Amino acid sequence: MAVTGNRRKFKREGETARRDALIDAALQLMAEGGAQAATVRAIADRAGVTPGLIRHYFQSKEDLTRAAYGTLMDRMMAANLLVLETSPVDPAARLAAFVAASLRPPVVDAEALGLWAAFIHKLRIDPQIRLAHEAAYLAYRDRLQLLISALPRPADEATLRAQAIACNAVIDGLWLEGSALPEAFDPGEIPRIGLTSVGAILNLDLLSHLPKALT
Amino acid sequence: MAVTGNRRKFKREGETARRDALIDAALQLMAEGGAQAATVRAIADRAGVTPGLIRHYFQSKEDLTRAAYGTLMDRMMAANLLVLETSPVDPAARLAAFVAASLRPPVVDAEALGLWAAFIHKLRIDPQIRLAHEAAYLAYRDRLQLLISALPRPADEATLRAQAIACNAVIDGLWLEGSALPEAFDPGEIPRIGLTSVGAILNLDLLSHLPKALT
DNA sequence: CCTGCAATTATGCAAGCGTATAATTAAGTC
DNA sequence: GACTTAATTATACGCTTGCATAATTGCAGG
Repeated sequence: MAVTGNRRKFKREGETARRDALIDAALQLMAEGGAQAATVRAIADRAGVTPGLIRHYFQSKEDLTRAAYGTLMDRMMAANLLVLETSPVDPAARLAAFVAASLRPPVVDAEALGLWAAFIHKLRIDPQIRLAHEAAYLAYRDRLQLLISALPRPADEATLRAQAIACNAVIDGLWLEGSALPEAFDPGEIPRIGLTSVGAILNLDLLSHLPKALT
Repeated sequence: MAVTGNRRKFKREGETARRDALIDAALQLMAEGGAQAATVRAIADRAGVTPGLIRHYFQSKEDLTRAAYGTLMDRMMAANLLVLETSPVDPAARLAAFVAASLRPPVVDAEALGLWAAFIHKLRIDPQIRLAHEAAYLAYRDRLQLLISALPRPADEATLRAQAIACNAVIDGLWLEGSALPEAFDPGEIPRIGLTSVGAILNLDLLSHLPKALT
């Protein structure tokens, strides 16, 4: 008969749903405002839940952070695979599609950059996160190297490695600058320069394979 | 006659000395542990001073942060200029020296990357910091473009711009990866790939101008 | 020497942080 | 429909944060 009405109503969701929601919320907040913005209370709030629940699904906030990074890497990897599945069979066109996809939204995006930056210094501290990062970076580069090695021409292993590193660097650099200062570039300029540069490094024409029209 | 001995001894320093010390401390801490590590107390501690003094020289912590970013940009700019002053006159060799210097420590360095990442998300929030960043980025790129335009060959403005952006991207990308995952590369590999790639983009040989020996 | 002023320290406060723990309640089972 | 159990909320604690303010003290000029 006491006044019990103050307690907030809730619905029971499955464990995976709640974990995903919490991870999503954490990633969003980190993307928007850096690691410092992803407080336990803010995360819970965005996930539509009270702070205590975080500790029910994760041992600590650090644990949630690690899980979030793993999820992020998985998503990026899956997105890359998806691009390859829906891309042409001609090796050069395939490579062009891959490069172009990496230099457009939602990959090139201020929040994506923010998210990446938020994790950077955890790399140096948390061995688990560092391992995940290393694996994801090498996976991307290896995929790039595979695309390069599929081109119709002779190439030894050492050259392939160097070219993959170089192409990856161009892509990363353009991604960085395009995400940090979008208005410093004309529309379509970033992918165009990316294809030109990768083409120059590999000594072939990629621009003609540009998937979609640009200004 | 009261017990007055508890109060800490101190020396009076000039305003600029104290401001510099505080800025240095803030930059160091941000480089090591991200923005969250640069607390008022930690900064004061590293600068050998008590927290209250920060508020004596800066209106707020945010104010100190802005000053720190400005100082950082100034230093990077000065370092670039220094490289150019002590570099050869032959245009290609000059460009090679500039590129190589950007791909070696202390530029390529985990803490430098950490520092950069710590500021990234402030770019989106603080217009003052964003402006400083934009100016520094464009200054670096313009310097690069100037070096490129000095090469003995014809080139129109549009091509120059695109090539400067592309070269800058390679450098940035290699800087990023070399700083984040130093052990993923052989010693000397990063500058070598950088020179090769920039050379490929500009269609000239830069490797032969490599300033110092590498394995 | 001493006097005044600014540089520096010391102290305290309100808010926010992560976390631990206890109280509730939604939802499946018999 | 009572019973049980796990999911969820509520509350509280100790610590840290940025900031304001008051108390000291080094140091230069008379």
